[in-house]
Formats: sequence, structure tokens, C-alpha cells
Amino acid sequence: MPRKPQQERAKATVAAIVDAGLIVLAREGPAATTTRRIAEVAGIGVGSLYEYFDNREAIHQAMVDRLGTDAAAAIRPMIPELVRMSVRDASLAVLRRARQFLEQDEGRYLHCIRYMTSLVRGFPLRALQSVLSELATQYLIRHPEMARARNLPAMTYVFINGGIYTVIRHLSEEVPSISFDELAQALADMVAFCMQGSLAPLDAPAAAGGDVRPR
Amino acid sequence: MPRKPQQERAKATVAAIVDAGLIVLAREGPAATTTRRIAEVAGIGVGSLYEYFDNREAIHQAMVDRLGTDAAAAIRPMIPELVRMSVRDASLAVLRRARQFLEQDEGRYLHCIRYMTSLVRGFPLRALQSVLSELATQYLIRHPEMARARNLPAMTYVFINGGIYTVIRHLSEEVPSISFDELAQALADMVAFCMQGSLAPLDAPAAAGGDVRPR
DNA sequence: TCAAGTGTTCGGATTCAATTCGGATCAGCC
DNA sequence: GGCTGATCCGAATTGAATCCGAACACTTGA
Repeated sequence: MPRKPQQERAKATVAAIVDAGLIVLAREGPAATTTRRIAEVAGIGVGSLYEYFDNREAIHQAMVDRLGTDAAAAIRPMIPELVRMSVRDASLAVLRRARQFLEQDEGRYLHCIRYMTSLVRGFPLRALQSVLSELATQYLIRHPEMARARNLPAMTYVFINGGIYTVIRHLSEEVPSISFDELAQALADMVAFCMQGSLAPLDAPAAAGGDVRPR
Repeated sequence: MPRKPQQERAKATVAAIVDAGLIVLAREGPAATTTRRIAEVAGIGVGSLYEYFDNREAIHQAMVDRLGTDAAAAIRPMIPELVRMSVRDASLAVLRRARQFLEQDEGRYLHCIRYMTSLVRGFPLRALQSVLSELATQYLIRHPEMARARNLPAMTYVFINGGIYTVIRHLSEEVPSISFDELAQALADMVAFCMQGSLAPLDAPAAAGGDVRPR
């Protein structure tokens, strides 16, 4: 029976639990991220964990939510500048900011994110997805001619979801076959190529490799 | 101390364990996929699990490997046909085959794949990645003019990794915001657009939305 | 065919993390 | 102070993962 923290100290406790979870996960790995250890690092008793969380899974969920919210907060203020850039430059700027965000605090979030995919089913960074959707919307408002692009909702879906999880996967790899900068550059190029291709008239000259027009 | 199965019955036991794991995971979910239950469904004693697997995690890993191998086996025979298609059609064909593969046996693999991402860290479908790399290589041999494409290794990385995990994520979503067919169509279009854009001469006319040329 | 030696199976005993629960403590209010 | 609900606590309980030594099955070679 989880309750809502009402008093200040209770809110502090909840925050301490999520903080402790992230700290332990980053420093000691998923095997060490037990309820006892979280409580120990948070400086509270084990029983207190269950005052505000149904179970360990709920704590993990809160940790993921925190990461998503923080990431979103890092990107959101950039939106006004981003909409004034080209799609390629905007994509690149977002990817660079994401990397910077993940590497702050001695890579705490970077370490966490590597384990979180196996901690929480689906690993939904809702807040981050939401901010990137907002960015896409703002970008289209500023560049209405791009709304002509064919299949835009599906492509946006792939840009956002595919982008987030491709980056996470890359950062989780033991021995990446390409560097982060190469990945970021490729992703930014690809977003630009897709917008370009999707906006081109259907009777545009096809490149080598057969018919590249949709449908 | 895990050993290699030497006798036939031991190999059968190992296979039964992996099968049972996949069956239980698909039918009863991750919470029910305990060592006891796997042993029960496999028709063996709990102790036998540890003859060939270090721990439960190793069993999960074997389940993931099995899925990756089976998926790869479903795609590999298509390579000779695929290399004769356009990139778009080939991409679409691979995506359709993947879906068909996942839906066979009443969606057993589909159910499994939804949980596996949280069962095994990194969820590496090595065999599948390997087959798709092979496909890319064969495609380039057959279409040498495409090797001119800028940044090809990084783009291929994104096609393969991004493609696999975007599809998996989509199939894992409770309420997908787009249908699988829309996703497949968009991915195939995007691969085509990227190849087209990447092969286009650098001084090609830029589409709306600013400079879309790399670097 | 038998016996030794190795591979295989088994399931009760052990270990340890997750969760519960009843009571102690604290904050705000009369 | 005395009351009430919120908060905190940690020993006890529960159940899954793992271990281990005995029992059983197969292979070999005499």
C-alpha cells in the first residue's frame, strides 16, 4: 500500500531513495542494487522503502522516470535555438547535448542507463520522448513547408524512438564498432537525407540501386 | 561448473531446458519463469539445470541466443533474392519476414521478445545482426556503385541495430502509435532515402529546410 | 557379461534478497 | 499535555536461486 509523501521529510525520503538507487546502480552495478543496499545508502530502514513504493520494481521505475525527466529538462531549453537550425544541425546538437548529459557527474547516468534497460520492462523514457515530439512539432511550425513530407508521423516515430534506443544501445556496447561521434554524424545525416528524400517530388531522378521512390 | 553435454540425452536435456524457458516465458510471463517452473515444464529436476548452466541468467542468455539464431535462419535463405531487389523492397521483405517469424507458433517468439529485453542485459541478437551484416555485404558486392556512399559503415550500423531494436520496441508497445505496416514502410523508405542522399553528388540541389549536405 | 569409470539426474538443504507487519517515533493540532 | 495520523524502523517471514552428495545410466574393455 504505497502512500503519497505529505510532509517535507517524507518527500526528502522518497528523493533519497531514488538518488540512492541511481548511485548504487552506477557505482556497484545491478547485482548490488538490492533493497537493503538502497536503504543503507539512502540512510533509512528497509521498511521505509515500502511506505512509498509497492516493490523494488516501482523503485526502478522511479529511477528511470527520473533519468527521463532530467534528460528532457536538458533538451527542452534548447528548442528555441534548435528550430532555427537545419534538421541536420539540430539533430547533431541534440545528440551532443544528450551525450554531455549522460557524461556529467562522472558518467553516473551513463552507467545507470546501461543497466536500466534490463531493470524495467520497456524502459520507457516518456518525458524524453515527449520533449522530442515537442521539438518536432515546433520545428514543423517554424518550417511549414516540411509538413509536406510523405509519411511524416511514421518517420518522426522512427527518428525519436529509433534515435533514443540506438544511442542507448551504442552507449551500452562493450566494444562499439563505431565511435559515438560517427554514430551521431550518421544519425544526423540520415535524418537530413530522409527529410530531403521525403520532400523531393515523386518524379525526381532516382539514384543508383533501383527505384527508390516510395510505394 | 557448467559442463558440455556429451551424450545424446544430455543434449536433449539442454534443448528441453531452453524450450521450456521459451514456452513458460511466452505463456506465463517473466514472473513465472522461475528455475522450478522451467525444470517442471522441461520434465527434469531443478538440480539438472545447473549441470549445463551456471545460473538462471545463463539460461536466459541461451534463450535469447536461440531466438537470434532462429531469426537469422529465417532470413539467411532470402539473401540471394534480396540482393536482386531495390534497397527499399529488400528492406521491406526482411521486415515482413521478421514479422512472420515472430508471429509463428501463436506468437510465441513475439511474447518472448517483449520480456527478453529485461531478462538479459544488452539483449544481443548476435546471429541476427550477423546475418544482416552479411546481407549488406552481399548487397554491396552485387551493387558496387553503392559502396561510394559516404559514411556507409556508420549508416549500415544504424540500419541494422536501429532497425532491429526499433522493431522490437514497437512490437513491445502496449498501444503503438503507428501500425507495424506503417513502421515497416517508413523504415524501408528511410533506408532508401538515406542511400539515395548518401550517393547524391555533394553539389546536388538541397531540399527545403536548409543545408542538408553532410559536414 | 560384468565392473570400473564417467556422464547424468535428482531433490532436499542452504542461502539470501524481497516483502510484511506491529510497534516506536515524529509533526501538527486542540 | 494529549491526541491523531504520518513516518520510520528492523526482526521475522517467504520464496526463489543455488549447492551438493547420493543415485542412476551409459560406455568401455576385458
